[in-house]
Amino acid sequence: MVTIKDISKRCGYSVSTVSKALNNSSEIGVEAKEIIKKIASEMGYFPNAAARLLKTNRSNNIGVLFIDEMQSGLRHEYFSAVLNSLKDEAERLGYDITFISHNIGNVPMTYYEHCKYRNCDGVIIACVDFNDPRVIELINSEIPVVTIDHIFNDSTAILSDNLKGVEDLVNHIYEFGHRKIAFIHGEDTSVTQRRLAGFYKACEKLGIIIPDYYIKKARYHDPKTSGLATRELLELKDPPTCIMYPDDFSFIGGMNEIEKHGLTVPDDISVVGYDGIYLSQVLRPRLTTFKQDTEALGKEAARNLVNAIDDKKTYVPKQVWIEGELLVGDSIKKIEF
Amino acid sequence: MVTIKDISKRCGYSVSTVSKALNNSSEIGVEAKEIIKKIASEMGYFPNAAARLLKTNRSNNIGVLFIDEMQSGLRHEYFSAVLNSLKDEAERLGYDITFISHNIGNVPMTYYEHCKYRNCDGVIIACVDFNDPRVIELINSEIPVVTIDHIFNDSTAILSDNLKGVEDLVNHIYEFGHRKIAFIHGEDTSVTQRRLAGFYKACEKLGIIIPDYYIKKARYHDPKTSGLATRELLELKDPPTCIMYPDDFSFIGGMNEIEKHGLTVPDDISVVGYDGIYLSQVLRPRLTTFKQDTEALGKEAARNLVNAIDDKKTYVPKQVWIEGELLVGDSIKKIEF
DNA sequence: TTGTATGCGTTATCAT
DNA sequence: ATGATAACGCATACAA
Repeated sequence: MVTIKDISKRCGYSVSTVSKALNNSSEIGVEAKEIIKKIASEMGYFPNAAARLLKTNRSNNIGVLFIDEMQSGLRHEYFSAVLNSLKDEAERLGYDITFISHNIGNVPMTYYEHCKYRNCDGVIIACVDFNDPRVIELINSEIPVVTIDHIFNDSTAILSDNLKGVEDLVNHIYEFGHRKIAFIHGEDTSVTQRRLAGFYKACEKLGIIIPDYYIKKARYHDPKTSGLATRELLELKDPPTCIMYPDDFSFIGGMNEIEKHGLTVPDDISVVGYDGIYLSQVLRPRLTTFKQDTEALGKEAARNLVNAIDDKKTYVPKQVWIEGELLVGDSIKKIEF
Repeated sequence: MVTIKDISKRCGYSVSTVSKALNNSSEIGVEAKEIIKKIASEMGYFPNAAARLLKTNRSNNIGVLFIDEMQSGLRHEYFSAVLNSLKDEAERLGYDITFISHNIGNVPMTYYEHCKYRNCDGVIIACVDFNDPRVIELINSEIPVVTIDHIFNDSTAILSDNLKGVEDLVNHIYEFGHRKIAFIHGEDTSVTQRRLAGFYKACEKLGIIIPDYYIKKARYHDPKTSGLATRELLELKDPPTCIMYPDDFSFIGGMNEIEKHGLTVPDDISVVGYDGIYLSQVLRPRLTTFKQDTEALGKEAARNLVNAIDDKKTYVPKQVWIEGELLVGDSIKKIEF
């Protein structure tokens, strides 16, 4: 491994001069800088992040906490899309990312300990149980934290505008003449609460009253439970004309159930999804859905965390709402009211 | 931050004694060990990976190179599933993972340089262009490397048995009476080559001859190109009775095209996918496909790499073939021959 | 403008 | 069994 010491020997300058030159310090003469840089590059020098960290207390490393209830982990297009964008932006800003877990080898550790162990400059938390004391410990620590899709006290949060998303969907459905709208929602999280709020708010504004039996609970990213909910809805004496699903993927479960009943989308029953994942746009009929801007979510998370890291003293936590976009497909039938 | 020094002050033992005690060295007395460990835990001590690395030259960090041609990155269920398993196993073995990229901040670097910068003990390479000189540089370096789904000279490779997978599928299709089997394949990679080999080998054994126009090129994970290929196949004078797709996801494109032609699966046309992702099992009719054992792929990759790291001197590179499993769905019709 | 010396937190070598 | 000391690679305060 080539170190600055090696370069120093090779070019005659002292170690510190070499260090300064490579860090573009203004103290060093232009010509010395050039020589040193040239030799460094010739020798294939590359700094050692660990050694640098030891001095600077900066790892240029961001921890990512990414655990979901369904244990689908990275196999969840919404989250992997966010992660992907997050990673790209972090790299652009000069940071690597490290997954944070609660045990490494056979040594159990808390999330916080793992972050300290790896000297993470900051952490992004997504998709975890925010009631877990270990998560709370991490959020309350001195490590800068950004949460995604969850507001935790006054830490910075990047939030997909779920309220507006559902409102837009309901309004859109309403315009197509539907009044009997059912809503299948996921587990009881803050995201779900916002979506429900958006649903009721929109309905109220439009003056339509939704009976309780049109509201069904399922799980996110789980076609099975959404399938069951769909069945219950279809078998009602007064079934809805349109069903809203927790997410695009879950709709697959509903789709199967609808077909089992000999019905077709959208002629017999209209549907909408949520997320706007790739799948929704390749299904036929194309699914009307609300596309969450995963690109922006990941990017903003990375940017805000880096801001928080850089201006640790003056940074003020904030909430960043990311708007989504209605994707109009062919899954809603225009009906006369 | 609590350091060994702090513990030393607190308990009276010297720094080196503390260090040895915490590392369970046999040199240290049982009682001293206990006291030291107790105090360390009380003070909330946690080792600093960077400092340790500087001495030991071991980062307990594995680099992961994970870039695909379609730029879908982590939004690719097959790869994200492998990655997920890889990550879990690495953590179990005491390693964190770091994504390797080719620039960090505005500093361009090669993959190799990035690995050195982060002191990765080893690297897992998946899903990249193996002709990229920067990838070759990395593989040929002194850093232990494990590749996934690609054999590179004599480095360790974890391979999904694509040859057998396609053979199994063809045999299965044959048993259902099909002789006119079309094969849509992805980009020209070693995986594709093996699949094609498996296809031809199986056909030969079964004594069926496949005309060249039944072989179509598309792209992996890309419904559009598979859709186009499907159209061409369906519009042949002598269309196939069964179409094999590059992967389950691409089949969606074929599905749409089939529907556009007013045909249904499997009554008018039989199909099979590849991968066995979640989607394939929630579609109706359920897709007959070949499930790649992503769990095992990721796990074996991590294990073999850690072996290579631990026994750097004596480790002998090897190829590990991971078997998959035929998932029988309802997408093939039994036909009389 | 350049060089010397120190220390970050840890482990390893060598004394005691 | 325990401790003093050096060293890992780097950045920086301070001296020259």
